[in-house]
Amino acid sequence: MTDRLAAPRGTRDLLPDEGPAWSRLERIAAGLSERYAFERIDTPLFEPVELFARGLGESSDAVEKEMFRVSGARGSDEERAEWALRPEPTAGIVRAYLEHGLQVRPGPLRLWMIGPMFRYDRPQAGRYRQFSQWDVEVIGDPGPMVDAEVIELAGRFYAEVGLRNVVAHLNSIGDAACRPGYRAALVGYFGARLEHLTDDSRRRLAVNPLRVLDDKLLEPELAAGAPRAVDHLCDRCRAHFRAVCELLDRQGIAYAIDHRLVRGLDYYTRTTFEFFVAGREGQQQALGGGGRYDGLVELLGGSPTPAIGVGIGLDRTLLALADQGDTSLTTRSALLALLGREGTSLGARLAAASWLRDAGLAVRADGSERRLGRQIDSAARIGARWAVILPDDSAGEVGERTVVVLRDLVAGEQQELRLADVPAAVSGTAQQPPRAVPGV
RNA sequence: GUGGCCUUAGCUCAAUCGGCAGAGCAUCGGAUUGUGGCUCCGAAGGUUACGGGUUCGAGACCCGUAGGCCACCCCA
Repeated sequence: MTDRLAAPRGTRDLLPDEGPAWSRLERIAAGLSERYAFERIDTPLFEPVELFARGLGESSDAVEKEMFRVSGARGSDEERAEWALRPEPTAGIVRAYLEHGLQVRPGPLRLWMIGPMFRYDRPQAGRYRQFSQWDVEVIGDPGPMVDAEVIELAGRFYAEVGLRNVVAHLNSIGDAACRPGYRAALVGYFGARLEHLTDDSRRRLAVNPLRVLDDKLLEPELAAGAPRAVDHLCDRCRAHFRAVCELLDRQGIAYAIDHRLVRGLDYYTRTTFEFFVAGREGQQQALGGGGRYDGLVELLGGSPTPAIGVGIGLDRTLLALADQGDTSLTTRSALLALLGREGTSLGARLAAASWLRDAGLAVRADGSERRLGRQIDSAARIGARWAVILPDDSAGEVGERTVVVLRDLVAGEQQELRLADVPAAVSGTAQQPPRAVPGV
């Protein structure tokens, strides 16, 4: 319990009991990424501060107060280097896109990534300084279909992991042509009602008026009367937004237009969206979100290139699943314990285990000299579904034809058969449910 | 950055008025010349978060720090 050797504040250890759920989540994300024809990319966990400052915007919370800075070795030229752990994936991906000339690849580039993000926040339920995100980005596709496609992809992920009550919020915040007019309308509206705004919002009104709508302390009637982004869209943005909505309708994907959804990062244009889970008691209900960022590539030094992306918070997905009592994510493949008698050499045990593993089984071999009863006891308690009991060495060299005892640790029945017949005998069986351990 | 609650064994918690730091669960071993999770016996496990103060004596009272949980802002 000493605090000297504890995980840093806001970080967590993923303990063995949580491993299967995380693996399953990552497998689903990777599988969907491939089915939607995304290609994997991985970028560094830290980048120059300037990349995030320019990309996300100086006035974004992520840059203004949540940047997790890192430096080089003491005494090195880089000691004071301006690096930061990535708070989000998009800026780094766009940087890599430009650095490696990926724009010459044919067609819109479809990329996916999974990994940790870092924000220097005060931790609380569902919010950590290091959290994990699955992210997809499409660079170079201006059309509305891809907007609908990534929203569908995120929705399909939640469905596939078994999460219910997920709702999508949708908005369009315009582009370089119509945003200035909308900003002016907001400045006019809120500027005439300054006495109703928080200090924070007054500051935002000067720097980034859209984010006044983000203010959770904004009086509801004031928010309801505020100019709506969709009423200020230029013709092209309005047509794009309408097309996205129609495509979602046609796919039967439910969403709610949310006029206050402007997102916390400055690079978004046109389509923005977030996913929430209903019924969660705590306040951290945002499961994921994203939007179109048609100006970011140019902002970071490339030629004008439309793009869109979505980030899915895996920690919060798991929390939401736990909230709804879901345990299906924790199932494991059936474990087989390989046991020996007193006269069974370690060599025979290892050889048999190796043979069974080659056959695709998950095998835990017992190398102890304990009594057989104790080995069975132990195998059952670590959750093994099956036990294979080897004969002692007087039966000769262990091989496929060696006759072993296969014991079903759930049913308590056993049979004798050749080692070669074990894989077929246990195929298709489920792992036994883990024994409830109080307090773990 | 702000606020509330909290911190005793791996986990959940006791410890009367300030008087020998304990239990249950979990772990390991034994009872068991060889087939079970039960039972019984035993072992191991502690800087009572850390630092200071009051006191003959502090897990308990006081001060400070750190950490945890939750909430605000914002977000995943």
